[in-house]
This record gives sequence, structure tokens and C-alpha cells, in this order.
Amino acid sequence: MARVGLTPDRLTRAGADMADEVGFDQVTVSALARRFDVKVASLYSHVRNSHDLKTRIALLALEELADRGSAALAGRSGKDALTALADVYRDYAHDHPGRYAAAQFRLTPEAAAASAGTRHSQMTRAILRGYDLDEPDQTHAVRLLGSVFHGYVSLEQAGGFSHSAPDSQASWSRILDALDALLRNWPTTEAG
Amino acid sequence: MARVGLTPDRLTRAGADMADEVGFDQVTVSALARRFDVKVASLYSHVRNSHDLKTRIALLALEELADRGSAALAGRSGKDALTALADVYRDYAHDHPGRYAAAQFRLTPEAAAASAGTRHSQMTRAILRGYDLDEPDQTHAVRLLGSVFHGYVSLEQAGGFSHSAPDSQASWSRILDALDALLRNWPTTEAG
DNA sequence: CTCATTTGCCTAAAACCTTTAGCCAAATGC
DNA sequence: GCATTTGGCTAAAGGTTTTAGGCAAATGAG
Repeated sequence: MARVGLTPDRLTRAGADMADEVGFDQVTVSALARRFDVKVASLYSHVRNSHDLKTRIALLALEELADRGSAALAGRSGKDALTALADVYRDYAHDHPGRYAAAQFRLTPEAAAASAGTRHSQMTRAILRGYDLDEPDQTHAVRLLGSVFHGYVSLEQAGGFSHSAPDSQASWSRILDALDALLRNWPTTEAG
Repeated sequence: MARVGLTPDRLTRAGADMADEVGFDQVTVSALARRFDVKVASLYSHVRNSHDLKTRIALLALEELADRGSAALAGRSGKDALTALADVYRDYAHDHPGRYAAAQFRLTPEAAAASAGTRHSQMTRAILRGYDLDEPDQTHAVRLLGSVFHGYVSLEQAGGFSHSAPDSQASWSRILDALDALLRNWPTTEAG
């Protein structure tokens, strides 16, 4: 029998593509085997199990997202950087909904440690260099930005903001304006 | 044979409990039948299929969350209300991780329309009565708050903020401070 | 180039989940 | 009491996951 040339990487990329096409939770070892016109058991030489496959897809998505983030941040600072990184997340989720869903796959602590998670928080931290925040407020702000980016994009993807005025793009722009204003004027204690 | 007394509601509640115990994605028609010591096919008289079961659990979680939100908001306004509602989400996710995961289950448009989604956005809007925002900024702010609540809680649940200083509670408090400050001082246009 | 080894895809099979169809007994209502 | 509805059952088909063991294709050493 001629060999198809399966590798963990090819399977992962094909799985990611499949996720974008039919949804991350529809990605299955069986479906992937079908796509390569190969018997299901053959995949188990390259991937430990279904969970492993999904983890790999999640890690791929996180890497891709971090790569795009780095590229977008290069040469930018301040609000320009803020907007650029925010748009990377939103655009990625829009262009690659399955990959974005994969990026939210619950990783084991080991997988999480080996993921691009650190790169992501460092990118957000890089943005904050354009603002005047000391620790621990800088970390609080990193978490706030992460929450807004992730939260907004998730809610938008779930359809939360469609079919109602104003349109989502308008809210997105204003929210980034507001975050920029907030970071420039971060409250010290109780600002009465 | 004696009847067990299954109903869609009992199945839904049992499914929600199971989600909290073993995770929402482990909730399966088979597992639920096992829990009631009943044959699998019996459940199909009460629930259309697996997807229907999950949708019902999601709707239950959204209702419970809205109920808690209403209770927490009663008699509160301003930052007090903001904190109260925010804590409802965070505490619910902490106490009922499976239900919270269910609340993020992708609903069909019809199910979403019949869900407590509207109650949720109205609760957030009620908070904003304590601040001075006109449309469309009020809607933008509703979306921002929803994003932060959902985003923060999701990232926290995924383990994003554990094992690193400052602790998550500190960030949560400061983020709510910051949101309060932002809402009190919402930028009008370009605040140069 | 040949032969030994490794590797890749195969068949087979067991275990589990989903869903439908049709049956019988228990509950319900006149 | 009896007819009807309803709830849980058996049976069965189809799909997914995963392991075990086999054979042929690729690879590398002499």
C-alpha cells in the first residue's frame, strides 16, 4: 500500500482547517482519517488520542495568533499598538472561528506551560510600555486587556452583538478608545 | 416496571449537576441514564437528542445566573451594583463550573431568543443608570462590561491567572475600580 | 545493491455513545 | 372498569475511540 505521508503536523494543520470549516467540536479522529482517505487506526501512530489531537490544534492556534500579534506590534506603540493587537484577535476569530475556538480548549497545566500563552501576555505587557503603569497595576491591566479582547470576541462570535444597533464595529472602536483613555488615566486608589 | 418519574426538568437539573461534577462535555445521554438507573433509550421520550439536552442545561444556567443577578442588584446602584453583578458571575463560575461552561454553549438563534440573554443585558444596563451615559455609548458600555465579566471569568477558569502574583482577587478588585472610574469618566471623543 | 530494521498503514475487534422503532405495563381520565 | 396515553423496555443499526498485531514500504549499513 502506498503511504500517504501522515505526520503529527499535517494532521494538526488539517484538523485546524477542518475546525474552521465545520467547528472545532466536530473535529474527530474519524473525520480526519476520512479526510486523508485512510483508516482510522492509522492516525494513532501519529497522535496519542483524540484529546492529544485537540491539544495540538489548540497549541497551533495559539502560536499562529502570537505570530500575528508580534507582526502587528512591530513598530507600533501606544494606542496604535493597542488597536493593532486587539484587531489581531478579533480578525483571527473572524477568519478562523474553529482555530479560535480551539485556542480556548482547556489545556492541561503541562500543555499550557508549553504553549504560546506567555508570548500573549508579554505582547499585552509590551503595549503597556506606552502607558505609565507600575506593578502591580501593570499586571492588573494585562489581565483587563486580555479579558476584554477574549470576552468581546467570544460574545461577538456567539452572536451576542448581531441584530442590534449600534453595529459591533462601532462598539469595538469605542471600547478601544475607552481602554486607551483608561490606561492613560489609570485610577490610583479611590478616585472620588 | 415501576416508573422512575423522569421529566425534561429533572433530566436538565441532573445534567447540570453532572456538569458541575465532571465537566459539561462529559454530560452525555448515556451517563445521565446511568445516573437514573434507567435504559438510555428511555431518555429520548423526554429530550429530543443530545444537543437538546445540552441546550436545556445551558438555558437553565443562564436563568439561574440571571436570577442571582437580579437578587444581587436589588437595592444597589453605582459601583456597589457593578461589583455585586460582577461577583455574581465570578462566584457562579466558581461554584458551578459545569453550569458556567454550559452557559457558553453555542445556542441556535431560536434558543438564544428564548433564553435569559435579554435579562442579562438589561441587568448590565441597569447598572449604567448609576452613571451618566447616553446612547450609543450606553450600549458600548454594556458590551464592554459583558466582555470583561465573561472574559475575566473564562480566563480565570482556564487557569490563566493562577500561580502568578498578584493573586486573582486583587486584580479583580482593581479591575472593577478601573471600570467604575472609566464609566464615571467615559471619554467623549478623542481625548488627546 | 542487498538485507535488516524501522516505520506506516492495514485488518480486526472491543467498548461506548447516539438514535430510531416497536412493545408492554403503568398511570390517567371518563 | 375500561380506553387511552404515556413511560420505560428490548432490539438494533451506525458512528467514534482505542488497542493489538500484521505486512509492506521506506531507510540505512555494509
